Amino acid sequence: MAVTLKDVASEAGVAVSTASRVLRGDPHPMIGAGTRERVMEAARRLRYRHNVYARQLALGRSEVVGIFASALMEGVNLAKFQALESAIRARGYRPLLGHTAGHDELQVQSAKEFISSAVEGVVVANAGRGHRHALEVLAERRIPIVSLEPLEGVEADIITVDRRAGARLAIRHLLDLGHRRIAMLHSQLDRSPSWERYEGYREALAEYGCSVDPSLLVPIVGASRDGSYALGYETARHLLAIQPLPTAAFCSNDEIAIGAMKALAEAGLRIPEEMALVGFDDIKVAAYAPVPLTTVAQPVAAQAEQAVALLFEHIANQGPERPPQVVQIEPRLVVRASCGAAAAGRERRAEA
Amino acid sequence: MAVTLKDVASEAGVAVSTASRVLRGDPHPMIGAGTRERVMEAARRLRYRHNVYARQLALGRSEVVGIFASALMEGVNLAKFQALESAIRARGYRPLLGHTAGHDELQVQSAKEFISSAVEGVVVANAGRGHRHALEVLAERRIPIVSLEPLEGVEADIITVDRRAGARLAIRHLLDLGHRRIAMLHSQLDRSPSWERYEGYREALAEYGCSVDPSLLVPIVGASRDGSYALGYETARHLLAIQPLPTAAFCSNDEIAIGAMKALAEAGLRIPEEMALVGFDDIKVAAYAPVPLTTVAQPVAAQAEQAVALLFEHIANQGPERPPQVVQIEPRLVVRASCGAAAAGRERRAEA
DNA sequence: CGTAACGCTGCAAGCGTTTGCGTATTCTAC
DNA sequence: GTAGAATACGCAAACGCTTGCAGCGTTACG
Repeated sequence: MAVTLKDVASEAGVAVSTASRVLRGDPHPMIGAGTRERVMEAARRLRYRHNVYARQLALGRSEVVGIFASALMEGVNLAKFQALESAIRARGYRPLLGHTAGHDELQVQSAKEFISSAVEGVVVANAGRGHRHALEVLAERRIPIVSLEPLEGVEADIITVDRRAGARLAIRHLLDLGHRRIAMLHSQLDRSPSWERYEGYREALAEYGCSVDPSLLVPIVGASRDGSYALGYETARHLLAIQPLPTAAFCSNDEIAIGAMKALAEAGLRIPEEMALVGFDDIKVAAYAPVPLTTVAQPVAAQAEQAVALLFEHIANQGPERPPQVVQIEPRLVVRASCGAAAAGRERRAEA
Repeated sequence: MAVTLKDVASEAGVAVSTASRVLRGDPHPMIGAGTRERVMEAARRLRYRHNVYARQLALGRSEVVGIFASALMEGVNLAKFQALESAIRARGYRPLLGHTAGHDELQVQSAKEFISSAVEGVVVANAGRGHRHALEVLAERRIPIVSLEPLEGVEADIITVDRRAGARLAIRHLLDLGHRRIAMLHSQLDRSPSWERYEGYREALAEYGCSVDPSLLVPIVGASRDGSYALGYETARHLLAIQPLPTAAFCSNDEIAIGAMKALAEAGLRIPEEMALVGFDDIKVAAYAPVPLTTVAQPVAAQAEQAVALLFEHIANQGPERPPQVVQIEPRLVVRASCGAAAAGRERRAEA
């Protein structure tokens, strides 16, 4: 059995309670400097580490917040997780990862684990399809939730990037370059992130007096675990089948775009001359794609920081119960070569 | 305060102990079917979830194993983590991630958290530079450790891919294609994984009657968080400075290779005609690189499964203390286009 | 009818911490 | 020399759960 407070106390010749107070750094009960030193020394010698379980039990607070993630492998999700992780640690709490790796049936399971671990709050890094039920389980327990993704039917603060604005940036960029037949590779439009991108797409077109041509909407079918390159590759087939061929395509994320890039290259199309491509997310590899990818960057760090800050407000104010907030963070366009705008030289950045 | 066992018990009209036994599924003390049903029903109605903290305290076992990872963002590490995660869950334990995201100073911190959480074992997904001290902290407590990476000076089971064999596969492949001036982009050779790759490189050359030309060894300098594409890009400069130019380069991982690819392309070199490239790891994006990358694939799932199996042997057999085992898993070569071998058609695979 | 055996359930201790409160000691001031 | 205040520390309850053991009611058998 590991070394306990009792061991430290008897080693130092004091009572358990005194040892606890010293080690916790509790200044109030005026412990003598000598005693303090003896306890510290004993703890050091015995290599004492407190036991989280006993601590939580006594404290009534777990100092844990859950991070809900359905697919760390995809796109920027891992970056989001990392940012959340350090924001949480920065506040002295411990993050608890609930990762379902694409297995939707694990989501409720994961929520239950959060409850068993008495998380004081949950932040959703990315939601996945079956999130609704899982998050309800948490909401029922009045566990504060904040999300980095739009969530339907769940009471939670939402801190997302403004996907509409992002899509507008991307599409305007293409329109400015003269493109008019712009395809959109999209996942289910009934899910909010896709829908928002679609709205931005429509709005930007409208600004230029164009309307959406339904034949240019290419659904991404199927779902892949660990990365969607293959999905983009497959979907590009349908893109290529459109007659007459669009001159540009807006992809729902970078992995799709890079997957599509391969299919287009195999079909002999030159990028950007014969087909321009825009992605979404700005994942690390985007700059190293076959043709460096122009894409909409998510300000992941800012997003995570704001989300965690909001969550801790909730955790602190047990009382007031203010209505859920929605914050939209402005994304920016990162211009690389895949649209033909900045064919040479360093990347250019267009602010939102 | 959340609903406790006591609540369930009084709701069902039984004692706490009875409720506990029913909920735990303890068959021994022959609880009547009626009682059992009443307790279950009460628990369901109250949405009871046990409290892990109280449970661990009473049980004396945490049913948690730690996963030590220094850089999830890099290469196959995330895939390893995922594989470990599900192998651990499959055994009814909970994984606890200790992630240091490249901040070496967090590693000891992370080890201490493992101890506070009373992990019953630790598996090292990837080690990072300062691992030694951190792992000693665990070893001191006799916490069983298994590692997916070679570890120096720490008592642990090691389940790695055979990097020497992998390097031999890669270099032989290049030699077979006629290359003789083969550069190697390597990180510090004093670290075991790099060294093993170097050994394989040397051995394969020797098999063909060649010896290592030191001018072809290109060190990768600097360390980047989140992905090493940029590192590969920078390092390729030094590769290009070698006179006469090598005809092929063996990169220590896929991200380096893909980063280098960009630099080579910018320098106007054609791949594979003017410079062949081989990577290591077979990350998802390797197939979608500018030139699909020939690389040595790590059998991540098998590795994780074996590691976890071994760890649980340790956890079960508290007694015998058998000497640390070392298992080397054979990697395989995935041939794509970057060496010119399979310029067209589907990927070919060469078994080890 | 007595008693043993068995089936079912509750009592209570204990896991490692925290913390309110009580107590013993010392000091100050008169 | 003593009241009173500080000062320094220990006692013990509580957190939610598990589990060995005791207790009770019932049945079966001698």
